[in-house]
Order: sequence, then structure tokens, then C-alpha cells
Amino acid sequence: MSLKFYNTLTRTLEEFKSIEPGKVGLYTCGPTVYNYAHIGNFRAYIFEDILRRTLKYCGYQVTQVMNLTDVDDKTIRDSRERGMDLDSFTSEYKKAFFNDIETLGIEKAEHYPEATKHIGGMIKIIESLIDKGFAYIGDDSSVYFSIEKFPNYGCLAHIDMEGQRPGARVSADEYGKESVADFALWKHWVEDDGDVFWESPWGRGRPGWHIECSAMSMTLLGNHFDIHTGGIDNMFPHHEDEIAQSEASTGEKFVNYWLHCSHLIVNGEKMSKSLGNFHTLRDLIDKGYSGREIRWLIMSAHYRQHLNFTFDGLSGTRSVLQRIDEFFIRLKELLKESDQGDDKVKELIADTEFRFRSSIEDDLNISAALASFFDFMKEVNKLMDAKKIGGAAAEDLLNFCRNIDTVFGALQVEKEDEVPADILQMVEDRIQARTDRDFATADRLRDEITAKGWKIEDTAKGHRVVRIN
RNA sequence: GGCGUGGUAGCCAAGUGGUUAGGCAGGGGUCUGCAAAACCUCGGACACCGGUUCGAAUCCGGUCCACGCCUCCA
Repeated sequence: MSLKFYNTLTRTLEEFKSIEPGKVGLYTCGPTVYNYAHIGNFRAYIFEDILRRTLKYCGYQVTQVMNLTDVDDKTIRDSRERGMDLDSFTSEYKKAFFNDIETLGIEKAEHYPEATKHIGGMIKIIESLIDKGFAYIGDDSSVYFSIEKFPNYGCLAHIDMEGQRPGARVSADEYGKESVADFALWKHWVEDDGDVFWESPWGRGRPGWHIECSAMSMTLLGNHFDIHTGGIDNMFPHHEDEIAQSEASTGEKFVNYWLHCSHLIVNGEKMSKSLGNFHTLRDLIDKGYSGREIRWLIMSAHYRQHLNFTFDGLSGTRSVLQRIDEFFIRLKELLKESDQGDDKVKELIADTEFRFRSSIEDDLNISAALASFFDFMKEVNKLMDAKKIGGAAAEDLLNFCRNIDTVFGALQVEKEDEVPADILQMVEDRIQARTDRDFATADRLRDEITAKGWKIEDTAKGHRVVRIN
């Protein structure tokens, strides 16, 4: 079996081969920290998380870099509006970002470089671009990259610049450039920037947007690395510009595989503030949904497809996750039984692992991978019903689930709810009432327990208490 | 105008020439003092029109619809 990805660069499914055997350098475009991130942003981070986990599952040692853009037009504008200095403004949102990814069960990257800490590296790249004739100083004293000097420009987005008509969005204030499509490497200080500026060979100013990713990726992963990802809207111009400036500067190939995830839409419409369907993670948490439920919904669609986010869909995840929890509770209860079912179980595990792996290796086909798990769960349930699993076989099944959950990051095999003493007492009282055949009391206690957020399940082997989500 | 994606059951969502995808919701059943939960089970589908083929949801042509990007939005 082999790992395959759809490479935006070639628009084909390609077998993945890392530059250095067994190791992968992965650069994932991160947040601009001027606001709380919304679920659309998190779709990208969850996709990148699944990618990272899949690479590890396939045996690679992953070095992931995710940038934090902490200086740009929006961070400057909003920090000034709030009367805060840039650092204290952005640090609030950096903290929120890390809280949010933890809520969603996203594994931490190895590096989270901040743009403001890498200005020196950016200046070096810009200097080399000026030296090599790819960049020039415009009439407004900003430094621009001249795309006509880089014949390969458009290789990622597959755009032929000759055929482009300048849109209305090309604003009149960008008169410093020789050509409208040229992009800023260094923006000369203007009054609206306030005290946000760095000294450079071209005077006070701040970096353009694209240059930070080139500087930070090359610093941490080298001039040439394996995978670069982001949302599809970043493909052009952001990633196109990164390729141009990086390759022009080093003369080397920048990135081998470019992976882009599609947008999330809400109730069939683009998410936007004006439509009132704009959700941040904390909005949803406040509405009572869990990070696990949100993760499950968002990861369950293939990353290159539009994902239609609906509250019906989100509520549906609660049922399936509860079913999974119940499955593991049941399986763990069988650990203390005597060993049985080994051969059948080994075969089932081998078959499922094959299906799971082929699915996930096929450009991260998570839907098919999940289907293999559901089919597996159904078979194990049948075996459990038939009392054909116990001891070591149960342990093997649990270990297998722990193993595939290194990719899903959502099964929560170990989940155990600590039952409060007062609930336990009520459960005991109810059992006694039932033994006494005092069903009125038993039912009243059950209702009280339910009202306190717990659920009783009477099984052949005893009584289980689980938390109601 | 250019580049690109998609339309699969009530909803979400894989598949891409022949063999049950899967999940949620719904029906039926097992279990139960009654429930709940769980488990088993069932139905229902490939936007439309042509074509290629023994065979098309899948390939080709056309039509309709939806969506994304085309200068800083994941």
C-alpha cells in the first residue's frame, strides 16, 4: 500500500515520496490573530491535523510548522481601534487559538513561529530578491516583486497572467507598483501604521503578507521541503506568491506537494457575517456542543469537498458518539472475562486495518475509513451479543481501536465518567426498590437521576450509569 | 471573460464501468417490571437529455442548477 495525495501543483493524485526517508517537513498556513477563529478556519486546521496524524500512522516522523500571522492590515487596524499595542492585542487571540485547537483535539505542531519574530529573515530574502533583479522599490518606497521576472508565475493556480483582466478590486491606492499583479514584499510605513514598524534597508516599514511564510518555512524546514497546505482561497495569490519569491531567492524548488482544502459552507450558503451564519468555536461551545462533536462533523467529509455544516448534522454526531462510547464501555467490561474469540477477532482486526489503511492512504479518504470502523463495530457487537469475546480478545480489539484513533483523534476509548457519590447512592436505592418490586419508587429515582444528568442502563450483568451528553 | 469544483435517498456523505459504502433520522424486532440505552434488521439513490457499451450513478457530448478563485478571506 502506498500513500497518495492530490497535488494542486500537478492537479493529479501522486504517490507521496518524502525528500528524506522516513521524515516529512510540513508547513500549514495558520491563523491571522486578529479575532477568534471561526469553524471555517478550523476546517483547515482539522484537515491538517488528519494529514499530520495520517503521516505519523504511516510511519513518518513529522515536523509541522504552523505560522501565526501577528502583523498585517487587520491586526494593525483592530489593535489601533481598541487602543492597544499590537503585541497585547494579538497575544489575546494567540491564547484563544491554542485553547480552541485543544478543544478540537488537534495535535500540536512542532513549531508555531510568529511573523513579528522573523522580520530579519524576511529582510534577508527581500535583499536577495533585489540583488537578483526580481524585486524593485516602487514609487511609494515599498518593495515589490515583479512577476514578469519570474516566468513560472501561475504554476500553482494554473493562471496565465496574460489572460487576466484587472478586476474592480484592484484599488487605486496601489499606484506604487509597475504592474498591478506585482505584490508587496515590504510595505513602507504610513501614518495608519502608528508605532508598528521595523527598520530596514528601505526605511521604516513592515513585511508584506506572503514573505512571512517563505521566511519561516525556509528557516524551520529548509529551502526545499515536502508538503505545504492551506485553504483553497490561499492558493492564489498567497501560495503562488510564496513559490515565486522563495524559488527566485534560493534558485531551488520550494515545495513538492501542495494540498488545499475546500471551503465549509453553512446550510448551503457561504458563511458570512451578513448572513448571520458566522460561527466561532466558542459560539458553538456556548450553545452546548462539544469540541469532539464539532471535530467529528468537520472531519467526516473529504477535505477537497465542500462541507455543508448544519445544526441538524451537528446534533446527529451526538447519537453516533454516544453509540461509540457505549461500544467501548461494553468491550472494556469483557476484559475480565476468560479468553475467547481469538481467531475470529484477529481476522476481523486484520481485515479492518487493511480497509482503514487503504482508505486513509488514498488522499485521506476519511469517510471510507470511518465506514470501515462502523462495519467493524457492527461485527464486534454481533460477537459480543453471541458472547464470543472475552479477555485477551477484548484487549486486542481495544488496542486496535486505540491505534486507528491515532488518526481520528475522537474515539475516546478510555473515556470513563466519574460518577458522583449522591448519584451512586440513588442508583443503589433504585436497585433495592426494584428487588423489592417497588417500581413506583424505582421509577421516581430513575427520573431524579435523569434530571441530574445521568442515565441508568439495566443490563443482564448489572446496572451502568453514564453521563448524558 | 479566464481558471476550477460539485449535483448520490428526509438530511449528511463515500464510491466512479458489473459485486450491500457508511452515518443521522424513520419502520420492524430482541432485551426489559415498564422504559431508556444498546444490539439486530428493513426500506429508500445516483440533476436532466442524448451517445458509447453485453452492461453507465460511473465514460463521452449537451442542458440546467449550485458554488469557489481571478490581489492579502481557511
